[in-house]
Amino acid sequence: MLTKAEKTKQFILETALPLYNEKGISGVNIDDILEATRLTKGCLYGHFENKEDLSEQVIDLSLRTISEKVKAGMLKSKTAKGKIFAFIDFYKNPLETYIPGGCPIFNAAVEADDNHPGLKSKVARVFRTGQEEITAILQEGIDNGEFSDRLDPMIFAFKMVAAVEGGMVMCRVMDTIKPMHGLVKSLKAELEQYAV
Amino acid sequence: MLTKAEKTKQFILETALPLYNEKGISGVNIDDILEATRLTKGCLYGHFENKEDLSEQVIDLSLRTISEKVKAGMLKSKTAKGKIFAFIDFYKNPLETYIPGGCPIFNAAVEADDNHPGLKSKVARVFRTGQEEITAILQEGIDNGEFSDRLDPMIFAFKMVAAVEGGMVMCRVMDTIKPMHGLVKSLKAELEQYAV
DNA sequence: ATGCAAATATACTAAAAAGTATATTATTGA
DNA sequence: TCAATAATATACTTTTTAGTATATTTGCAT
Repeated sequence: MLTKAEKTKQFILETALPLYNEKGISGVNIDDILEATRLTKGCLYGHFENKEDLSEQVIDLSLRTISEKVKAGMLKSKTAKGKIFAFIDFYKNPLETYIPGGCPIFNAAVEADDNHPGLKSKVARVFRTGQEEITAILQEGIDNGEFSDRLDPMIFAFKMVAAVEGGMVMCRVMDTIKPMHGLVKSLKAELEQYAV
Repeated sequence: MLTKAEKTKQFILETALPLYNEKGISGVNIDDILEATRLTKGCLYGHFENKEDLSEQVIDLSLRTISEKVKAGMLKSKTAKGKIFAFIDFYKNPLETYIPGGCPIFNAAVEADDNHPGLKSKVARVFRTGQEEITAILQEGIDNGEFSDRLDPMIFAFKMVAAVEGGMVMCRVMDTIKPMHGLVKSLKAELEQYAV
């Protein structure tokens, strides 16, 4: 069973999660979190050393949460094609994201880039792992005869992720999901070209 | 001729430009700018009402600057294909961007999304205009026989921009330009499929 | 049940950041 | 070239935000 303190800490992290995703690391302040949680400073600082500590743990949680969610969606399918399509579909609605505020990996990537070296390497690892996993799925698809070996797994994996992530940001800022539908269709069609 | 004050203001904007692109709007503070310009508060506040005013003008400048630069590169080519390739090539090296810190449009998009409605609509306009222009170039290409009419200009325009923008962020965070090379190759090959 | 330690709240201090009043220096047009 | 005025610098105040010391409450093992 979870102790009171553990529950509270978890509650703080989960409440802060969307705030961080929407406002960014340097955009949220402690008072935002206190207001959202209805807790007090004494309590917050009882669970976290300082703001940096809190930020790090929140981002860690958000990277883990979104990664697991995407992966879970993909694992429902048995075929390589099904798994890839599940990935693409995960990004179908940019305006209502699993964690409000867009893709936390991407948001973290943009902000970490020049300012938070520690976070940057974490985000890099998430992207690299993701690329490896998707590449592996595509390669399996080639190996088991789902796809032609004219498909370059690494290149398609990168193109697909880059496109949906970029597309998500563009759609969010333009306040429309329509271009994303075209993109999803196009990426699926592109992969279908290699179906044997 | 530019008056002293106009020159100083321009100097402030241009000096602040990369700072904003690297640290983000809520990441830069006035002192950063004072240090970079070697000017003082009295001077800065003589040219800008407050931080928000400064931020807005800096972002305006960065959106204008990058848009013009991309467009200029495209206009060097006569053919539709040449123009599109020029666009793609503009993003070839994600680690050394025209304005240090990545693509300012995209950076602004991510940060503006949930926090700065005014900026958000500006960025949206830039994206929309860009999409329209690229779509128009592709349509011309179809009309003048460069491309097959199986090419969907709007969808390809979105896919291309989304991919290079997303790819740029991913490459920057992973500290490698290699995946971008594959992406550039793939996007060009995709367009070539429609060449007649 | 109860006393003690853990958890949380209150009320403060410290630091950082924005912004301003006023003095000084530089530019420019007569 | 020299006032007038614009531009810039200095030294301050205000506001915002992070962080802490201490008091109070609560959960829980005995």
